[in-house]
Amino acid sequence: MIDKIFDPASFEQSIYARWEREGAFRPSRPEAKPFTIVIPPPNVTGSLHIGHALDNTLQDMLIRWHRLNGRDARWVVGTDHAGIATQMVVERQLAESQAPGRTAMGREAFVEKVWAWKEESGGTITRQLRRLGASCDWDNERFTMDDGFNKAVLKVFVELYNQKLLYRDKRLVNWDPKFKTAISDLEVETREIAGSFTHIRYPLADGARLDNGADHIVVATTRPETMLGDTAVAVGADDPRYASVIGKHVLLPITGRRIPIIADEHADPELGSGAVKITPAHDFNDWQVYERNKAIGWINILDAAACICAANGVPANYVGLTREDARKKVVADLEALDLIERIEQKTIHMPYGDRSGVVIEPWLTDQWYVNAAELAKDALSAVHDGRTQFVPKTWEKTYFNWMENIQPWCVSRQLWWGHRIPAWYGVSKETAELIAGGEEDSSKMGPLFAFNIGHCEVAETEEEARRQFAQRYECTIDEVQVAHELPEGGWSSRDSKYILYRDRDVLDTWFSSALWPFGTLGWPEQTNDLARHYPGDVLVTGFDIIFFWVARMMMQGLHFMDDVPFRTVYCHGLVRDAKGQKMSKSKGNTIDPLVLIDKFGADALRFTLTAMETQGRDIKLNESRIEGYRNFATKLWNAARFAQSNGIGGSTSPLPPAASQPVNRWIIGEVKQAARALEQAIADFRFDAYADAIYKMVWSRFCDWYLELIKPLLAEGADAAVAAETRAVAGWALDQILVMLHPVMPFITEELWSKLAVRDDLILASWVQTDALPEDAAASADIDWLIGLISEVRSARTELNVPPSAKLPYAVDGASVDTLVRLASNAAVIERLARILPGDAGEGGRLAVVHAEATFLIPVADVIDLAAEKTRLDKALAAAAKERDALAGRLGNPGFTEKAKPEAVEKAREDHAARSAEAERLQAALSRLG
RNA sequence: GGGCGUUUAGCUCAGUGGUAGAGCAUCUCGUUUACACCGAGAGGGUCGGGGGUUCGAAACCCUCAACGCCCACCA
Repeated sequence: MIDKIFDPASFEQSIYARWEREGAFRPSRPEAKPFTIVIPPPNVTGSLHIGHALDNTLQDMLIRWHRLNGRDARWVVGTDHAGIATQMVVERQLAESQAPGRTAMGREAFVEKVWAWKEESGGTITRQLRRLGASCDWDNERFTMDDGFNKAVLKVFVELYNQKLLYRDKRLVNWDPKFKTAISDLEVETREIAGSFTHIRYPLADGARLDNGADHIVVATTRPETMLGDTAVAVGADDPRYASVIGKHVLLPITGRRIPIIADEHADPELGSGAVKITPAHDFNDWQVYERNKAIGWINILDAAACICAANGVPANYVGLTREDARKKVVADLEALDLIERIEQKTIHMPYGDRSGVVIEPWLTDQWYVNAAELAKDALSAVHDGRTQFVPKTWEKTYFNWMENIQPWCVSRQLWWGHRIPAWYGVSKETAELIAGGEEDSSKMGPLFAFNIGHCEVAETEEEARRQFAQRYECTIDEVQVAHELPEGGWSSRDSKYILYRDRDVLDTWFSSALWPFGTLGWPEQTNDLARHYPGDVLVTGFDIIFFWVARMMMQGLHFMDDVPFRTVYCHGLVRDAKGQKMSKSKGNTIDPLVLIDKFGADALRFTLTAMETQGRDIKLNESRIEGYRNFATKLWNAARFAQSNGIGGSTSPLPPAASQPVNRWIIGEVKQAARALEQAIADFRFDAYADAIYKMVWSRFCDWYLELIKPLLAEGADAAVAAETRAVAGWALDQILVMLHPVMPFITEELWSKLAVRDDLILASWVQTDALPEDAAASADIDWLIGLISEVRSARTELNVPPSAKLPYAVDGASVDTLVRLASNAAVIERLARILPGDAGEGGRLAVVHAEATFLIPVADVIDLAAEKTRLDKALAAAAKERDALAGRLGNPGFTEKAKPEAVEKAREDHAARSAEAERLQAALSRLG
């Protein structure tokens, strides 16, 4: 029996456990067409936030729908190691517990610590996904740092390297001084801040003067401290103000260095003074200037923490200052020298690390880069020619725009948690000793191999790296050893000749995430899973990671699998709070999906997110909406209880029972129409339309009308054959509803399904046999008429304040034979729902209800307010007349009758006739009132 | 600076050429045996402004405005 009270918490978790135990998430369907989704892997140590809830609800809905439709549906699941985020968390924990920090404990111990944390907290988010009802293929759960993934990552790295699509380069990177690692362009966010713009006078050297007599050049900067690293001043080649000093020098204040005045296109005569200071090592533009004018050289004045380091011309009392302190000191010193022209306050743009929140420093380092522009070519054409489609399509523009301007992708990170880069640098034994002794100046490390700069061997294994090195430098493998640190007491003369050091860096997390669609399926092994489930059908994700993830999966998938990773990319919006604010921990406006699940049930949350997912819009989530859909679930629950208490159980066939009664034939047609609408919604990825259609089917059709209309048929004394037919059809229709609702509300539907009959789980049942369902236009017309009549009578009664309980007689005027038949055959229902029954309507004050061609006259002498009835009829008449006249106007317009579609003209004629007749009958009723 | 999106009932949103819709909220009535997490009914919108195309525009085009997002090295 179905419990009297609907309490989702009482069955959700046990149903989920049953599904999982029985292997329902991945039934064996070797003959069926696969349907594949790979989950966007959540951070392994993270917990479920509302964005996950949305993303995974949509995926689960698609998976469940296709599973019901017989597909070999597979939702590939796993978690991401989330390099920088996870390392950050563990470092913070160490700090909080007063434990030795990362550097103090050393790389190996620290990485062990992170693995321990992963083991400890790694199950949280997958448990939470289960609470949501996500029907993932848990038996094949993956992790972006498991052994298989590691193999895939190494292979990809080595192959790209051998194909010259991945290389090491010295150039400016976005350097995060807090985490002391390089980050990619995408991890930098530009913020507008209140800053100052300092105009500095650089004195001309050797007594030179500008044409206007000035003995200095004014340059402006938002970062005065970088002047310590200036190596030139650039001016426009054709700028008359400076033509005479090009090739001469300025004396760089504070440092005492002489730096040249050069002509370069970067200087824009229209801007500021037209002269610009050049700091190649700390500014992306200035590095370009250096590339064009190598003679100026570059000077690095910052260390990894963005503090001033010893460098040519940097006074000793600057060394060790933070960049902020150095800025103050530079300005103060320049003031003292009277070299500040002015300081302007203005809004400036500054780059910040999206994780660290500190100002990003352009810094000159050696890093690994992927030639993204090359890989982007196919990834662009695959979307252009439709092999992969974005939904909504508007995101394709975003994708194109980024891909067409893509920059080299910096993939190395100076972190410890991640896939270590498979590159080994060879040095001589002597150099190795120097390195071990702390030497950092590569120029002292021997001519052949300079640490971290010279040639390296890229290979999947250490052995292979040794072999490659030995071959290249014509020595034996034994002469090449791999070292992690200097052996106790140094190397003896009998040891190897060369030492290989593995690159200390790890790969960007997104480098491995990019392999997710094929790495999870066993690649580089050519597994059956890979053949069967690549490419996937749909990727469901937030638009905010199109660049980070989608684009990179496209590139790697096409390059290594020679096919797109998925056919469709569905991009949903952000979930915001009820006021439309972005949720964030600092604002304190986050909504915990687990709290909502506890309060309203997972189904209600899922239905809400589905219903609110309209394409191309963010979701403003309001708790009242969830409550409303919890009420919807309650409504269904009670309807099922009513069914059960009336002997209605599960159906025995996916095809509907034979039905003679119009109401039964009608509901079968309604099921068909609802199923059609749902199928269309899935085809269009219109999640809101899906929710809307099933909501209406359940509440507005099945509960509001069907159940009410069949009550008389099931009542005591009713025809037994009709009652039996009705029970069968009702049971069938309820089953179809459970099937149709299951993708969105899996728990309540499964619970009711099993309580209505003993049978296999709903999760593996079959979708509605839409095409085989009959539609009966006559039955639909009958029921539409009936519903219309009841509604009209109810409306009139309420407007005139007729007590709802009063049963009143009616007389009918102008009714056709068909109508008289309908009245007779639906007498019981009309009496019950409209609370009127045939009788003598007398001659006195009568309420007139116009419906179709008939006017129903209901005596309400005791209660009727004649003035109110007149008002009501006047209003109805005005509405009918207005429409009648509008239609007449249209029909009288030759432009319409000649140019509009014939169906539209025909419909206008029909409507005009109907409205005219209605108006006449209303007029007659008014006259009758006197 | 470039690009994209949004603007429809009090709120949240559907509606892409043919008589303005839903849910929630509001108001009225209701102990008719599934459900008050309910039932019945009602009120509420010159579809952001202006112009154009069309027989007909919330929808298509132009323009303006407001709000939001993304990208971008103006020192």
